[in-house]
Amino acid sequence: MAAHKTENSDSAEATKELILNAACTRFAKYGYNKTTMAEIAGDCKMSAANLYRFFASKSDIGAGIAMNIFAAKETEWRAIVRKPKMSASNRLEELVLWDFRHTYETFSNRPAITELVAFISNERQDLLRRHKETNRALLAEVLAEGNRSGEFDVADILSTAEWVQAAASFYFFRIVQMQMSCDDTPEGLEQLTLGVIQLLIRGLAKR
Amino acid sequence: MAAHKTENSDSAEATKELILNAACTRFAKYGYNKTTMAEIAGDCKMSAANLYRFFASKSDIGAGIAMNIFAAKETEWRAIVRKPKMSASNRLEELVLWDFRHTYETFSNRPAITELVAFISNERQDLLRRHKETNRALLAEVLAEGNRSGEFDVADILSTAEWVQAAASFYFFRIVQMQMSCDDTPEGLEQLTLGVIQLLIRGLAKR
DNA sequence: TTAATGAATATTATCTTGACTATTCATTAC
DNA sequence: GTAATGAATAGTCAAGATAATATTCATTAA
Repeated sequence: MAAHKTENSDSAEATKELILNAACTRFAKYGYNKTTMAEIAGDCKMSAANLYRFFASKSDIGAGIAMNIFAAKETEWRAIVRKPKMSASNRLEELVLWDFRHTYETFSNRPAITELVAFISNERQDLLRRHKETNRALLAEVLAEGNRSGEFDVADILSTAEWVQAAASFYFFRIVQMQMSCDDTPEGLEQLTLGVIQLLIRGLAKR
Repeated sequence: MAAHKTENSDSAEATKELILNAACTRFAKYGYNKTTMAEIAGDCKMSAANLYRFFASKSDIGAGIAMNIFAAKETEWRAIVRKPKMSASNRLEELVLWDFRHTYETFSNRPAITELVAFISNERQDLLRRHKETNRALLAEVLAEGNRSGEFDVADILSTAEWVQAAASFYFFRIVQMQMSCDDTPEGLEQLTLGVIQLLIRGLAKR
């Protein structure tokens, strides 16, 4: 009986993906605001009105893209967290450094994407919050592993994950504001990030 | 011979202070942009043109105020750094917590001042840089003291001061963006700040 | 000669209007 | 009946005109 309802079929899912890809390409090239629904629709060979059968609003399309981006980041983090034969310290360091580099490269090569994510995160607070919660949970996994292996001595794993996350977040703002405070060089910023995470790791370590 | 040059006399300094105070009052009440040179001049019972004998521009007046604010912060930090009978760890904790509370209160009670400092810091990059350098030097003093007393075991004092400064800066952005991500409560943010600085201190400690 | 000003100028912000674009819906195509 | 659309609507944005404001300077006051 649902066979006719495109909204619930696989083909509808495929169309949604088509739309998200078209939109993402345009957003990355021209920015969110300068991209019109008509243009996205044109790229998908459909009318603007038809987009609304798949997404309730332009903002929802943006949210879909942001969700994909967050999901990809989370997948990468999970891969690092679950990579075999690695100390908890190394995992932590790799997580943060990967995130730094990824953030930096996205900002440098596709600034409009950084803008988009910032814009949508602002509109849909829950998206960013959920992403941060997921990341925090992954950090907590690493901390627990460190406790088990005897590397770390963390009393309150959830709070500590929050502290590490807060302390390691500084580079995001520095990258985004780099245009202004040009005293930051990419290499210097990476060294700074490394220093911070190593200091944090030292604070987690069993003594 | 210089007795006639008001610009170099004490009375000129007094006039500058008068102007800075009048401007600061208005900036705090109405904001930087909505305050006119004519209004500042009126408060000082002089013409707008006359302001230019003491400051080259409105932006310079803003810079003067920002410098005063930075200087006051530095004085407070110096007082904490040099307070007698205190462990390096406690000093560090107090420095960061004081800064957090001060930042939070300024933002809450006089938001226009926070705006002003952000605006001017953006226009006059060197001001903020110098302020941060001074703070970093004070942090370094505390680290050195900790090394001497046997509390800390810091290899590279200057780099480490930079790391601590970077890691502890997160709350600034959270406070300023609090309007948006309302999940932060002041108490929660203070607890978070405390957790971060304690984790950092643990990372600095001799083992 | 220096201090101070009012009037002139250049810059910046505000407002208004016309165009543009997101969104809806009645209609058409299948 | 469902999918898709073009045309209608409402809200947003942008260019240009207007008004404020920062800054300069020739002139006046001391």
